[in-house]
Amino acid sequence: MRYWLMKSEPGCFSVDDLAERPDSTTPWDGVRNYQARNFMRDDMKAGDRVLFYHSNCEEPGVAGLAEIACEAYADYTAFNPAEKHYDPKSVPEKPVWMMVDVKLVDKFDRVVTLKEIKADDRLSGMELVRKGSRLSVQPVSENEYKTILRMAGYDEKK
DNA sequence: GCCAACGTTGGC
DNA sequence: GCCAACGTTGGC
Repeated sequence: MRYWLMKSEPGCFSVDDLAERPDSTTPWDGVRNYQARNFMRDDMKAGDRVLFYHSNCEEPGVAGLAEIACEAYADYTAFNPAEKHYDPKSVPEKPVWMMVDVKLVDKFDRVVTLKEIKADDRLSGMELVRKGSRLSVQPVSENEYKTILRMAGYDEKK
């Protein structure tokens, strides 16, 4: 099992929005970065755990725990000219952009803030806190994952 | 292949 | 709103 961190702007799609989706699941559409796509396409497996991160907001941080619900498939929003992330390079016969489905496991009782993450020596290796890093889909080590769950006061076995 | 210009990300 | 850092585009 692998561990990931995925960013979303809560003003656009928050952990609460995910909770309200049918089966608490959503297609993770709109990723238009090759490195992020490659992680989704090549490395994500159903059941992998996801730290749901709120970015570009008042209190940036990890807001909940989710999981990968299925392996990558074509991001069909790229085919539609009416979509914000339309990309004529990507066509159904040869899709450029891929996405996975993400399912909420639990919203955390409290957000583990970026500030706390930066202040914690155990998390200094995270891609998230690397200078200049903007990757919206990124791998997380098992230790980092467990540390953040503990900081959230989240008991995985409940 | 180089690189300047541009658009985007995302913390602050 | 600012701006640093990044990825992409396109002229040459």
